[in-house]
Amino acid sequence: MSNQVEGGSHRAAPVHTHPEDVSVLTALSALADPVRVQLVRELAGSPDWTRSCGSFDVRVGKAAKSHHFSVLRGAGLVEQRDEGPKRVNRLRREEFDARFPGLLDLVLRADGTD
Amino acid sequence: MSNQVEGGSHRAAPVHTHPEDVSVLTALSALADPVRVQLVRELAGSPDWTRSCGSFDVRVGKAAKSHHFSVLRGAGLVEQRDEGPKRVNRLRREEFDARFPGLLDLVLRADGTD
DNA sequence: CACAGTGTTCGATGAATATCTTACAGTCCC
DNA sequence: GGGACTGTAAGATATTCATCGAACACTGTG
Repeated sequence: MSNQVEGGSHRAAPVHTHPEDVSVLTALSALADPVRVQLVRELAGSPDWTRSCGSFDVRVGKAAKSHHFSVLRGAGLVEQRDEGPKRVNRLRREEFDARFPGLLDLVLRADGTD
Repeated sequence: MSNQVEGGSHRAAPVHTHPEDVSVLTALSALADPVRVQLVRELAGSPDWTRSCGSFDVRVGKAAKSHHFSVLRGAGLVEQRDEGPKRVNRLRREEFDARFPGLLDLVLRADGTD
């Protein structure tokens, strides 16, 4: 039982950075990695809060995956929330697009090259 | 004298890549560097073919500068032409913007953060 | 031709960072 | 509480890459 009580979570909440506080350089660096681009693309194709970190099909270990999500959070690209034992994700489309117009679209538009 | 004859150049012409043939990842990686961003911005503020490589005020040696220009060429961001002993530059605004709409504007918009 | 100016190439070095393995900390269910 | 599952943290390794110094190539000029 115990349907998530208010004071019951002994778990460190993920640290987020709002896109507003992200530099262009940080944003570009975050998106200049094949694994992270794949994560963002896959995430963009799923409804919010439906994908746990482990549900992404990338060929790196879970430690590396965790690191990449940390980078994405720090770039204001992803928001995370703890849901039971899993950590579910959401792509911050609106907010990120407001800060960097067109950038996300550019990455999501999976054109041929690369 | 000898006003640049056609067959007179014994110099290796710079290798260019058209923005069409550039992957998103390459483009983002090229722009995810403070020195290169500075070069691009400075170049954007000058008329085409007016700036030689050495005329840019970045605090790295000329070897590093040469390397950065090579990366910018490879990303389809810069076009170069030999003019006497100097190599003059041009920002490929139109072409690059056609391939990656909005990306260049994003970088040139020198907003506060960073 | 010698020389100064400009830019590239090469080798080495150092800093970031992507990755793995292992260990640990929560959460849920039996 | 024990155990399966999910994710993070720490330490080690490897690779990428930005940078420098020195050597080299080409240009134009005295």
